Amino acid sequence: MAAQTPEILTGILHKEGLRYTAQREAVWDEIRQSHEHRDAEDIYLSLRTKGIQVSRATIYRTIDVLVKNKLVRKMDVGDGRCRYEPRLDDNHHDHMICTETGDIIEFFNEELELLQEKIARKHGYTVVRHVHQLFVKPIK
Amino acid sequence: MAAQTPEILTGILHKEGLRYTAQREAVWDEIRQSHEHRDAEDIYLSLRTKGIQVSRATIYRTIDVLVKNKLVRKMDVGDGRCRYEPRLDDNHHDHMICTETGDIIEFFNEELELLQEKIARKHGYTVVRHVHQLFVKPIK
DNA sequence: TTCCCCATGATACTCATTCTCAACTGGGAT
DNA sequence: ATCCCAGTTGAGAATGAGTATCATGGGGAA
Repeated sequence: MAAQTPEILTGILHKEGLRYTAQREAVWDEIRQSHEHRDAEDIYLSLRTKGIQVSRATIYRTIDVLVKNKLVRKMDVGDGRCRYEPRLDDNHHDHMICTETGDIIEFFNEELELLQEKIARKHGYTVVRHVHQLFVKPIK
Repeated sequence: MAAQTPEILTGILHKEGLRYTAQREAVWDEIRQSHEHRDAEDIYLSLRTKGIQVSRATIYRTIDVLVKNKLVRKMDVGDGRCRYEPRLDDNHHDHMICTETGDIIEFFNEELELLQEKIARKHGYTVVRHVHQLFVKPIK
């Protein structure tokens, strides 16, 4: 799997008619190597700490391309900063956010997915994408 | 029902130790009389068109109180502006947003609600609140 | 009616994200 | 390998929703 990842990015850039650059590679590598849900600033600082200089503008621009091509998932938690996570294996899931610790737990439920589509169809629509976040607290 | 609404606001303001003012009344009336999902600027302009002068700051401040007391529901669609809707009858529902027209359709599904709680419990949590938005497109 | 303190409005500010534009560079053509 | 130029980058300005500040204004208890 480590062997094929570079081609994933080059393939997408080619498909989009974009150039392969060190910055785009660096941003994708940075996001890919972490499974956390980080915001743009976290990614910027992490790269900078490693001695890799990529501007904030480029990080945002690159993320847009990655999100559009489903290499990265963007989530808006509602606190003013979007979080990003790699989406290589493409196992869809939603998020549970602990209101006490801020922890983000991933979950997936097939029944839930089917139910959403069923509801949309009842209104004459089909689901393109969805946002589903459960703000939860631990059971004592 | 029209007769009891004024007392709802005064009761809440009293409970919160806040004063009853013409501006707070105007903001609540403005939100209450519409069933649309409007942003703060819409509300501000609508009031102004009617010749009622309330500052943006006061609108935001008043909405905070109304949201806290469940008279108004706040929803973040992810486009940078929050939308507000009255919540008088308190019938909980989620939203379906048409990606082609921007229309917002409300829906409620008991099964969905139960399923969410079931999922949270499986992870040792209980749901405090949730955000659930279906971005949909019409079936041709 | 007085007076104190809360509420308001105008405006400055915040902060994530986007835009601008001059300088730089990937990569096809020669 | 070298040229060349359209696409790309970086630094900083701009944007825009929402918040903070603070002098002025007005509820409402006594």
